[in-house]
Amino acid sequence: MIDSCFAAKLGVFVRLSDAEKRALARLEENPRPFGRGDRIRTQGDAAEELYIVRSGWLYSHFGIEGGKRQILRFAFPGDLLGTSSAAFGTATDSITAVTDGEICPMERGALAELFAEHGRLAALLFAISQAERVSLNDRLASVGRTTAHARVASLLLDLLVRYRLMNGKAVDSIELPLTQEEIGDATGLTSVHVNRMLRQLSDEGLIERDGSRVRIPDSDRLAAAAGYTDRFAHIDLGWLPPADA
Amino acid sequence: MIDSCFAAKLGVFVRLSDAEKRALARLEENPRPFGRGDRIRTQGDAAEELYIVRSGWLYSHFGIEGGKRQILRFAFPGDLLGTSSAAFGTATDSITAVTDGEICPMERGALAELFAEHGRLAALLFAISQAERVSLNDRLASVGRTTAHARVASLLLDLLVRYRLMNGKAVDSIELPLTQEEIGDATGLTSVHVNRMLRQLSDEGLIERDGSRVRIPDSDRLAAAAGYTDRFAHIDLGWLPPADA
DNA sequence: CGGCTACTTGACCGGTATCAATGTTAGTGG
DNA sequence: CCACTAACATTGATACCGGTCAAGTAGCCG
Repeated sequence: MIDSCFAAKLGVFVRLSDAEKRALARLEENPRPFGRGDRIRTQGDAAEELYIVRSGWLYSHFGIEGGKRQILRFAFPGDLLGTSSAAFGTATDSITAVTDGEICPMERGALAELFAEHGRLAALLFAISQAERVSLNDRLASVGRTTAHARVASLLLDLLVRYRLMNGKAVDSIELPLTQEEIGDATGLTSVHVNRMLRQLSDEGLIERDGSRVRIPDSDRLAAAAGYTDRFAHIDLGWLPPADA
Repeated sequence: MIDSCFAAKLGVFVRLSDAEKRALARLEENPRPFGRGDRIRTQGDAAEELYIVRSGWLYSHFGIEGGKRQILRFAFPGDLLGTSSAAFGTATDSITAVTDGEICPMERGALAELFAEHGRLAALLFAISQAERVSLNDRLASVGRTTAHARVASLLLDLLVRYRLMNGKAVDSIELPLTQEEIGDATGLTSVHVNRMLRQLSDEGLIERDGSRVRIPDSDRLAAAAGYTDRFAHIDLGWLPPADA
């Protein structure tokens, strides 16, 4: 049996039963490779499937009139992607690959089975989606009410924190295969101004850049500058129902 | 049996079984009145409960350093509120009442029971939370990448659309018991600039104001000006598992 | 009537977008 | 190894949107 990336991620939060692991593994039976820059799906397409990221790095985004676009969320291995398909038959967002990697498409029906048979996993998925909503709330506040300086700092920290979740707390640097324009699309800034902010953060010693690698020597100091809160550090799932046999 | 507001809202999307209706009604056994301006809970409080709105109008918000704050979401009757408690034991956001009304607090354990016993409702709640996430995505793009003019227009339309969802398609005006400062906190603008934008929308004939009542004579034209998409019009839940006995 | 709160309007300023030019790097083919 | 190209990053000059400050107005309620 291929071991499941999704199970690995969920396993960070709860101890999974064998039945649950089997059910999750079934969702990853059809891995599909993708390459840097590939478009997995496009906003407006009929889209009746969700994806589990097995390896690589992607983002979801959508365009708005005037050629501008907003990057909504970056997705790492173990993340569930394209969840808007749970409510819509048409893709509300596009998905693009930042690096090479592999995803597993899953029909919505498979999700239905999971919800019907595994109450605890259903509750867990609901809880995780709430945590992600809180994180999205933070970004809304960041984009709406803080300076460009804090927004860029916030994005870098968020990426580092989420990267650490799956790769160990000790990591203090991260490979950023993003163009400054993409960072701008995520923060609501122009690439030009992103460049100035990166330069400023670097001058202040809050980050160190080496090519596309960014090191954050003191994440607490950067968090203070960004007004950033690490939500994933305080997750509390004590209320979940018991696992089924 | 008191009829359930929550069931009424969910009933818009699916035909509920009797067992499902009973389960939902149990969540609303402890109604509690609130008055305009009341603080239901405050960011940082221990918060192990969620709320169903029975009547009235509230919003969730949180403060950020510098005395500013961001309004995240307005809640109407039938809405589930405080869902961040599904992932955190501490409130990530505050909840404040805009009008008088009634809410029903529910322990997280009650949610666990619901997820364990009613797979279809679990899937439905998941789907609705995804629809709300998409709506939040739209706001992120609106705040990040559009002008003040479009942001205010967008907020007004969103309120109208959601009000229509429960009160009939024909409605073309809405009572807005919000201060301009609150509108600013929702859109990421100052009250002063909100005032300018309302004035401009009014001059352009896109809205008509009469005291705190706002009429939208041509919602399509306003939607075009705002770059607004009505997500709730396209919900597709064909994949849900069957209702249990 | 006085005092509060919210709304309204104007003048000014600063942060960010926009436009434009140049530098840098990776890739390609000779 | 070099010439050439195409992205992308960097930096500067200027314009404009929206914030800030300030003053005045309109309701509302004691």
